[in-house]
Amino acid sequence: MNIVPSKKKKKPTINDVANLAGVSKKTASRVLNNSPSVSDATREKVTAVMKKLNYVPDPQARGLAFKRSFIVGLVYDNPNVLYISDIQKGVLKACKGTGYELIMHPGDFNSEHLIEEVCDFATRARVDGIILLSPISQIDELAKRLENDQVPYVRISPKKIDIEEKTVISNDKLGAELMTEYLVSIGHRNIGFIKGPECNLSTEQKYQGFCKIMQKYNLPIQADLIIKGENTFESGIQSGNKLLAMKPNPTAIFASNDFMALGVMRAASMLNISIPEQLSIAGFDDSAIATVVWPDLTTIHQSAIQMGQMAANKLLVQLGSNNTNSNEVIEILPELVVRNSTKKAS
Amino acid sequence: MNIVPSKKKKKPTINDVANLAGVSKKTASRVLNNSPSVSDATREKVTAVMKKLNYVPDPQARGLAFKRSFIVGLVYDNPNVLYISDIQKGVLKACKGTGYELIMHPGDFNSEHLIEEVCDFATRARVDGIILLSPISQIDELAKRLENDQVPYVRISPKKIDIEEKTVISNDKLGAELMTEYLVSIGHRNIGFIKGPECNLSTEQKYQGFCKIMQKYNLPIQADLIIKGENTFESGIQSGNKLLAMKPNPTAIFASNDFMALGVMRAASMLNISIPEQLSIAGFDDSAIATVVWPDLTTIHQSAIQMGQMAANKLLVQLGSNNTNSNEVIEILPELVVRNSTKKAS
DNA sequence: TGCCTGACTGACACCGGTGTCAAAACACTA
DNA sequence: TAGTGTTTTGACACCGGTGTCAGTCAGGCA
Repeated sequence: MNIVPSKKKKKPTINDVANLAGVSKKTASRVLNNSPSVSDATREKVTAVMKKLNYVPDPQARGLAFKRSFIVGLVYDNPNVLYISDIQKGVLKACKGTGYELIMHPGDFNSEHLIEEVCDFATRARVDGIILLSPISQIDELAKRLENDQVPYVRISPKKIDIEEKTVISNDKLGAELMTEYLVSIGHRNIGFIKGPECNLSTEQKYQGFCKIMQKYNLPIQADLIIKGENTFESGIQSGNKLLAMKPNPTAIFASNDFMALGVMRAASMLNISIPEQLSIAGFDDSAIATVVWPDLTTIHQSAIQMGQMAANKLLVQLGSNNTNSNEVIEILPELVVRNSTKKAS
Repeated sequence: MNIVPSKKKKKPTINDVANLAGVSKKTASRVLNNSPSVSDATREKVTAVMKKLNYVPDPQARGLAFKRSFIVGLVYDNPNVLYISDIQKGVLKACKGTGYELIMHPGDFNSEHLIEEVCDFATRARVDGIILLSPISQIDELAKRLENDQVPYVRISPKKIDIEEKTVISNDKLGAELMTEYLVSIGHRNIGFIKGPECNLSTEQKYQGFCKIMQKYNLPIQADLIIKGENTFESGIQSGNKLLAMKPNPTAIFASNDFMALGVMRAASMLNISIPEQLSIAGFDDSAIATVVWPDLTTIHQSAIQMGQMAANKLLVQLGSNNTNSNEVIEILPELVVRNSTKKAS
């Protein structure tokens, strides 16, 4: 006798199911896909066998036949790790239960081959569609290429809204308005503002929101109180130093993101300026670091999680997924979060 | 005449390549896979056609035929976002150029179906192997199941090293030794230590490292100066308050991670204890937040990026990928990073 | 010249599912 | 009972690649 035990138990295929249930492969497939044209008796029989064999269809084979991969890609190159992971969380939330998985695909914003590279990734049939994060989402040429190659995509925070169904933006203008309104309401008149990098819708919007409220209260917008930053901690320090060297000192500084706000804080503490007694500091984003410093940061809460979720939902719609996810996000509204880095102007 | 223009240009298949090159499908496939048994003339011809058609093989079809998906999964449930994204970066770095992609798969550590769920994910042939992050990596039963189901996997920071090729751990003990040695060397004798949560190899190792150095210098390890934390900012505040209520005050506090260290900082600043003048604070991990607070945090740099990279490399080896990535990580050594939250004991 | 060898090549089945379309089974009418 | 329409089913090709194995062809040797 020749005993060759096969340790490795093979995964059951749809053929196994069909044979054991005494139906054809195709009928088994029908049951798998909830086709209505299967008699209840057959459906039950097949379902029972599937359960018994612990059958799970092979996604590769399905994908090949369906010409779908049931995978979405997240393309990013953003130094802000917290932002990415929040977006990621939102996307995963939206994907949950839809059978879609998420592939992370970092890209190099400064590479001249970026467009090629991303298109390659997207058309290799590896993913059914992609979500582009800022700043990559701002490359209009890339969007055009994707449009041309008929790759489903959604852009988060592009320069401008092009196609509604393929865009998710946050209401940054409103956020900036909320913050400015608040700062003014507690008595600040001399407010420094740190912008983000240029060529960025978000940057522009925040600035506009700021200006709008200043004008509303007939407050002057002094050119030298508007500093251009780079959204980084370091640029926050630099901008802070510039602003704090001015006479008269601004009583409040509103930075376009939390990292820069923390930079200002650092600059202030090195100049022995106490916060919030002598200077109020406000950020934007309410990232995880906002509560980890002391004093903790007054900021605008922008749910990146919701943005990711919304983007994924929009993408799934394009993919024709019967998205039964009820927790759909309709609009993302900024919220003012007052903490201890701001105080009434004395 | 009946003109029905087909706008959608189909992606070229291997058949197209073969036809245009005047060879068989199989030969084209051979060229694709760098099979040695193809004559140079043929190879050139086919390669030229591929380039001309801008042909890219369909990963689904390849996967189906190869019984491989060329995707690895990262399974995690860790509140520490910075850690995850560093690991992720490392994994992606290792995958780069190997043709492998990364799927993110969050799991619920507290779910009773976790094991089933993860096994399902792994065996659905969706991924070729998975990398488990702490705390999920610490579930030995899960590892046993994966072993049984013959799913390639690597665990990062499990409770103990089981199978060398499937484990990546950081040298936490050495890290704690470095930090303790440093604190002692600048004159601290009365050092508070905040442990991480129990049932964690890492927690235990750090504690051992701390004790080893204290004993080396014949310093007493006072039980009430050892506090158990939860690795969160909040637990850092609580632990800090406990330690700072003691008489005599410790002159230095060494927290097992940066979040807790920041918590201590916060506790100290609420008690008007100045840092580092009256109290030195040290963390562990050198996460991105360490440099964003003031004073910035003295900590131990543990490259999570390297850990991710190492884990991915080990996984790729299991998958038999001829990993030509030369930037292989051999060992991950902790580094002491001295910043401004610590100072000579007065 | 004839045979043997080794380097290349291609026909065909297969991976595990799905689409198409015709056939079978059933129900209902005339 | 035959005829018609509707539901349910299965045979077969196909998705886009790869493995197997036999066949072709040129060069070396007797």
